[in-house]
Formats: sequence, C-alpha cells, structure tokens
Amino acid sequence: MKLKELSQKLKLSETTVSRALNGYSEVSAKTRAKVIDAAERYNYVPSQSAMTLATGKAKAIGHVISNTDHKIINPHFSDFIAGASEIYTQKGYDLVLTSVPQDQEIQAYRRLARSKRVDGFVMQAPLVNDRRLEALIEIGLPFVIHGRTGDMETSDGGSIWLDVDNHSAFHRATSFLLDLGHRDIALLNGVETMTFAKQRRCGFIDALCDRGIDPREDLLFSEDMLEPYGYRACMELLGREEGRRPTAFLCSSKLIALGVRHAVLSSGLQIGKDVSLVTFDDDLSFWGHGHTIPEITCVRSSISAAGRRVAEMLIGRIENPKSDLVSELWQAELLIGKSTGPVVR
Amino acid sequence: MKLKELSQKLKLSETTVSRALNGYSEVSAKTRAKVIDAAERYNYVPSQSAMTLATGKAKAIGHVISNTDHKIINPHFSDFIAGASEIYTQKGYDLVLTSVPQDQEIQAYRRLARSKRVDGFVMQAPLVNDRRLEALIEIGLPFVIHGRTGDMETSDGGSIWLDVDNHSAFHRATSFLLDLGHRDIALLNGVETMTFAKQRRCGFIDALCDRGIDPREDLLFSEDMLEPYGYRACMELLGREEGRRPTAFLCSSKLIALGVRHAVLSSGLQIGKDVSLVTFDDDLSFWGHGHTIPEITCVRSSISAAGRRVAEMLIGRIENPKSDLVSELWQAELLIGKSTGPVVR
DNA sequence: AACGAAATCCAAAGCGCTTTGGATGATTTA
DNA sequence: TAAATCATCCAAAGCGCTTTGGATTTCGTT
Repeated sequence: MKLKELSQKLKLSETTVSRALNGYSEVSAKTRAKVIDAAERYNYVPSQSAMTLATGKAKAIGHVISNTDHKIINPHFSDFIAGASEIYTQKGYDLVLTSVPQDQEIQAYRRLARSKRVDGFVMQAPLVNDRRLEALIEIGLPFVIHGRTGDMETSDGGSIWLDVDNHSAFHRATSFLLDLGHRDIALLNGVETMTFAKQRRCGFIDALCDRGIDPREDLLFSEDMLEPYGYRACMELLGREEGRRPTAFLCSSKLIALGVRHAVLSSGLQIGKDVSLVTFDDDLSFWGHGHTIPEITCVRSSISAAGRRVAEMLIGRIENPKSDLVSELWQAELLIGKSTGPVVR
Repeated sequence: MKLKELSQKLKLSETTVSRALNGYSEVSAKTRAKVIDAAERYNYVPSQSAMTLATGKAKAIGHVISNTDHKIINPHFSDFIAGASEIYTQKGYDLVLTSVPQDQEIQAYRRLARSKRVDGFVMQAPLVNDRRLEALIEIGLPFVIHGRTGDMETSDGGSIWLDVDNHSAFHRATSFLLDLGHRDIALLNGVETMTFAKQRRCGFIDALCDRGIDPREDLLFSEDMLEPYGYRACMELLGREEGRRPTAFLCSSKLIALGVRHAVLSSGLQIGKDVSLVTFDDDLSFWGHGHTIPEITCVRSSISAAGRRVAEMLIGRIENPKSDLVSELWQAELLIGKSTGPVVR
C-alpha cells in the first residue's frame, strides 16, 4: 500500500493524505480522522526511503563499533545500546549499527553520514587522544559522546558528552578503603588509553596523595577488564611476601572483581575479612543484582541509564540544533556491601 | 556531492556515472576508472534513500529485540550481533536494531518491513511456541532464526535456521558425568519456554534414562541464566542432607556456573574433587578464555560464529531468493577441564 | 568505401514521498 | 450584494538515484 493508492481509496489528493498523517493544520479534523483510520485499516506505512529523500531526515542514529576491542566493550556496550535504543524507539528513530575494524571507524562514520543513513551519531568508549572526535566534528552531524576524550573540558566544537565522574568515584572508593585502615591497596584498572581508565587511576592516586601516602607502582595494574586478569593479578599479589601484599583490591569492573573473588576464595582467605574488595559496577543487567545490599562493595552507575540519557540528548540536538550544548557529569553512588572491612594485620 | 554534480565535473551523463560505479558492462574501462577515481576524490557516496527508492533494496538487516528479557539475552545477544554485523559490513549491509516491549515485537517487524527499512530479518531466542514465526512468514521478507521454534524440524514456510544441537550437547555432557560415576546430577537450566532450554533438559533426561537412572525432580532447576541463580541454587543443594545432595552440577550458562563455583568455594569444598561442574559455554568474548585447558569443563559453541553464519545465510537468501532452504545444526564440542573428576562417596 | 555490429553514451521516466503556490468553495464583513 | 477572509483541498515540482529505450560513435568486414 502506497500513498497514492491510499489517497485513491479515500478520494483525496496525496497532499491531503500526507498532511493529515503528518499532523498539519491545513486539514479538517474529520478528514484527518478518516485518513488515519484508513491508513490503519490498510496497513499503510510510508516508505522510509521516500520520506528520507523528501525530507532529508533519516530518522536513524548511527553507532559505529570497532570489532578489535569487542572483548572490552561488549558487555557494557550491549547494555548501553539497549538503553539507547529504548529511547530511539519511543521517539521514532531506528538504531543503525556498524561493526568495522578499528582503523576504519572514521570511514564508517563518513559513509553513514554521506549516504544519509543517519541523522546523528553516538560515540562510545573514547580514548584519551581520539581521532574520531575531529572527524565527527568535520562530518558535521550532531553527535554525543559517552565519556570524554582527553582534556575536553566542556563543549568542544559543538560536541556534547555524558560521562560518569570517574575521578571522583575512584577517589571516594579509595578514601573509603583508607578510612578502614588499608594502606596497601591494589588497583586493577582497565587499559589506560581509554579516558575513563586514566581518570580512575588519577582519582585513586590523588586519594592516596591527599592522605600523604606514596602510591606503590607495584600495586598498579592495567589490562583488558576481563575475569582471568583479575584472577591472575590477584593470585600474583597474594603470593607476595608478607608486607608487600596488599590488604585491599580496587577493581575497574565487576568481571575483574569476580576474578579477584575467585582467587581470594581459592587461597582460602575470606573476603571482607582477610582482604577487602571494591569494584566499579556498571550495573549491567545480566548480573541481576536487585535492590539488596550488594555482595561486593562498589561505586555504581547504570550504563543503560546512561544509554537512555545519551539518546535523549542526541535526539534533542537533532531536532533542535540551536539548543544549548549541555554536557552531563554523573556521580556514581558508593554502595557499601559485604566485601569490605577494617584492615587486619 | 551528488550524482548530478559528479557527472557534471566529469562531463558525463548521470547514467554513465551510475553505471560505471555499479559495475555495469556498458561502460568502457577507462571511463569507469576515471569515474571511480573522481568519486573517490570528491568523496561521493550515493544517497542510501535514493538508491533504496530506485532499486527497492534497503541494504540493511533488521534485528528486533524485546527489552523485557534483556537480562537473559544481553550477554549472548551482543556477541551474536557483533558476529553478524561483521559479515553485514563485509557484504555492504547495515544492521538496523529496534528494541521494543515484548508485546510489540511483531508490530516492529511489520513496521520495518512495510517502511522498506530492511531487506530481511534475524530472529533470536525463539520460544517453544513463538508467534513471531508465522508473523514473519506472513510479512514475506527473508529471515533466519538463530535457534528453532517448537518442533520445527526442517524448513518451515520458507524459513531457515541455524541451531546448536542442544539435545546432543547436554546428552553428551550428562553421559560424561555418568561415566565418572556421578548419579546425582543437578541441572541448572535456563527458562524452559525458550526452545534451547527445553532441548537441553530433554538431552539431560534422555542421557539419564539411557543408563536406566530415574531423573530426580528435586535436582531440576529452571530460571533466568544469571549468576545469583547459580549461587542460590547451589547453596540450597549443598545444604541438603547427605544422600540427597548432588555430586555434580550441569549448568546452562557460564554465568550460572560462576555462581555455582562461588557457592562451592564458599562452602569450603573443592571443584573437580568434592563436586564436579560442567557448563554450556557460548564462548562469549568477554570471558577471554584463550586456547588453554578450560578451567570449567564445558560443551562449547561460539555464539559469535553463529552470528556470522546466520548473517551469511540471510544475505544468501536475500540476494538469491530461489536458493535452496538449508538450515544448519551445529554440534558443540565437549572440552574437558579441571572442574570434573570421579565421584567421591 | 560502405555496412552492420558492438561499444558507448545519453534523455527521460520512474521510485514514493513532501511541499510550494494556487484554486475552490464556504463564511463573514461592509 | 459584492468584497474579503478562511478553511480545505489539489496539481506539480522536487528529493537523488536507477533503468529503459534510443542515439551516437567506433570498429572489424567485405
């Protein structure tokens, strides 16, 4: 069923039918009602490509992910996407996802933009020094970054972002452990080319320095945030001689924390007693935590909520390009669970 | 830059430029080279909507996911998507993702099809009795199911599928445990409205029956495949009195297995010695296993490989609709790790 | 040198929608 | 009663591409 056929059935012009369906005022209420009803009955859905061609709006958002680092991104990525696409659907947009090798990301953004497949972009997992930023600015479509690149303070070149205050989150988590008497805290961070990981490290270091404690290089780890990494690093640390062994672990992801937990239990130690454990928790849906006291003490910020908000921000910019460029910095909450306790010597 | 402008620069007609770019033979080699070169230089990318309008091909694949059951699907879903979209990109397709409440899935498929946004669909996580199947058949676009619905034996109404032989996988896993002397095996399955879960249960039961062992109802669990479920169920089971306590656990997902492992370790028992543990492993990228001996004995089948293959099958059907309808049944591999050992009494 | 075939190219008609600029008739105002 | 206003509606142009059918040029043959 196309517009022409529908308008013939209704004995109206295509113009009128189109206007009725798109809510223009030049159409009487009865006519509109009739049209809408008929559209429903005949299962009329306008051709997206024809609309796009005529209006210049694709009604779609582009996400480009590089399949080099799926490992790191995947679990977070999917929750974020799920959140974002909820909003997209509500607002009548579709999500166009492209997965390319890392060195072709920018090309992919270009193609999506030039081919008019999308009206804007969401950029995920920014690096400290991210070439995508300037590319996106040059491309000219609206976009929102989840996270920040380098030292991008506020809005930069018309771009806006939503980020969790990772520095503050890790500062608070560290301070919490310090308050419990821990002095030797291991940081199991993600790869520090990612902005958020760098910020977390800084938050950690700053918290130590604020108390006059010298950070120990041998307690700083940085790797893909996977479970085996947590296990391996923790086993190594626990195997060290008395005195050089940390009494607390601060992890950048729940997967790492699970690895740590496994290592600790395997070593016959008790979590929250012999050693303390704190983790950043993206509140991924598949952990299925619920609203009880978390088993592992954490700084938590929902990544799917971030996805929803980023989607809203982007659509806001698309539909109202001259709106103010406001970015958002979210605070994570510190949830005290059963995995932390005063230091024992 | 649009086709018209490009053709003017080249002093050629739009027809010729279009043909040169689309590889038609009515264009001389030199002309083609010149055109391609110019297109490159001027950064010409054809408007997707114009192409779609003119050709009727959207060059996009639709995935509809319902946001009711994200919990269950997410980690698997994202690896699958990642695999599929790798192929899509290679073949020049984009992935259009829509997330809707469960009761609007079919509507979403309809909209994507009628609006000509996509050329075909991938359907994930089929239920034993899934209304989406007939809807998709009625819609008429090509589609491929990852998994099977109900007792759909081979091709049904022009639909094809790719599935892991879950029955066989769980039959073998169970037999392996039986060979080790285990008689009381707990099954921690997923929700059995999903076809794969039902098949796994059958494989498990059949393996027991094949050895003349009566399945014990009190050892069968079925829930969302999350980590806390594994922990909770295992704690309950380990708390039972001697004799009613299982000596082995067979889990439907690695998350469940992790919960079980946690429970076992917390109880001061050793895995692979005091109790045995086998799990189905979708080989999710974020576990980052590598090629060593798996820590947990598992039946493994890569879900991202499945995504890639499903994508290939679908594009095959889209570009060659009269090709044979061939579905695929994959066998999972049984990888013996350190979590299983002979039963101790 | 002339002819048909092959190789190249082009003008114009769609694809299905939106939107501009009027046209038509109904209603109000002077 | 005529003029002015409003509410409805419509014809046609345009969005950027593909594709049909025909025109033009080039080439090998005789």
